[in-house]
Amino acid sequence: MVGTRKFNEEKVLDIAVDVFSTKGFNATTMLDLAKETGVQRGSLYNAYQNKNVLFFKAFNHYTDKFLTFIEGELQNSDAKQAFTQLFKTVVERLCSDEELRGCFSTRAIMEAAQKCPDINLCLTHFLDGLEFIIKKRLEQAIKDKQFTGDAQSAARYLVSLTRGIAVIERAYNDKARMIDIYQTAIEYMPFKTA
Amino acid sequence: MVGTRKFNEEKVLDIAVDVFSTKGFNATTMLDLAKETGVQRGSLYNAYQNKNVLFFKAFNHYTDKFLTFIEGELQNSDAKQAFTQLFKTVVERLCSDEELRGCFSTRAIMEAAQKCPDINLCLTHFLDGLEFIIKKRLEQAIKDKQFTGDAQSAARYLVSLTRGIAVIERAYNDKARMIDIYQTAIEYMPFKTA
DNA sequence: ATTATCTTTGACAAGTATGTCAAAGATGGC
DNA sequence: GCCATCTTTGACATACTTGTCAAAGATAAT
Repeated sequence: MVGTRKFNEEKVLDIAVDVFSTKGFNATTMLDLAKETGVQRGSLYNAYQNKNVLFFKAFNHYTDKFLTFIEGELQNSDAKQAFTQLFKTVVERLCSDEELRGCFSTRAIMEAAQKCPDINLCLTHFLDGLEFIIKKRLEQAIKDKQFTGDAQSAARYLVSLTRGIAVIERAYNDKARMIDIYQTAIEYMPFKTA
Repeated sequence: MVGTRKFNEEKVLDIAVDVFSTKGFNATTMLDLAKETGVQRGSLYNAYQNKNVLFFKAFNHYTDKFLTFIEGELQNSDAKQAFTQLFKTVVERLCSDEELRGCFSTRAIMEAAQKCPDINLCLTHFLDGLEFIIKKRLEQAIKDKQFTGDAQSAARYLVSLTRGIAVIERAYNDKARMIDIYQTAIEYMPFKTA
């Protein structure tokens, strides 16, 4: 490379996630992103072609980290406890955010998906990844005689549950309600405690 | 009244719901609404003060009708069948829409809620209404020995489930997946068939 | 029929967003 | 050190959106 990029892309994408999270996809302008990242608007247009592409990169950057995090939360050897732990920390994360930005991917799905097939694709790609991680853990649980039923269906169901809780967070911003919901859901599920 | 309004408010609100549903809250401009309704932009500003208020009225108009519809779907005397029927028709409704607009209230929650306390209030009001209807039906089911557990928690859980399915619809637009999710969820629930 | 009162209409000003571009600025490779 | 090549910068033109307002239009009430 000859004319090398000055700004730190990693940092810019992190900040972009922040801005998109705070304002939402549509309400975020290139000017907002330029202001917050400190990178001139022209440079952003040069590096990425437009808001869609920038969002696309920022989103992938974010979800890669998130999926790794999720996988870690499911380590507990008791399946029921593992999933309880998962929801517990996810709710904790959502509610500990002082700026009340909500679940980035869910907001993105609801707002940006229609606009651009590429964006929709990376959104579903993320959900597929989430489903895969959950399914793997459920298959382990079945092997361990800690769960009965279809891992695939249960995984899809759990992914949907996470999305539902994300919506409830937006509407009510009520941690107790969110906890009640996932506890109820897990109670209903055919887990078997050792 | 002396200088009477020319346009049919009922019609305008119906069309407004359509436009907001199609484009999303942020992406919808007053000009869009003027074009689609045939009412001049100035008249809309005169009748409602701004987009927020117009949205507010359109949303209430929509949800009033929707809640009535939901109540009807829960009439089946077998509780499990009643809720299956509910989800079945809701999914049917979502997927039969050729313009793929998705669940109006969920999209609205994710997009518009933060912007205006009034809007957030009418959104939660709608979810509260939904919860109430579901809870009533569950209490009946408990009386009928068709369900065990806490009606309140189960109702909140089911409301969340509807939101989750709405998100899945946006992401995948896959009816079979949505059906699988609600069937799995209902299978897990402590219903007792007669 | 007149009036008082609200609605409609079209135009206006101010602000915001987008995308592009030419000139200036860096820097890796030679 | 020089060049080729990409990046940065600030400006520009275009387009869109908002909210407001004065003038014109319509009509219920008297």
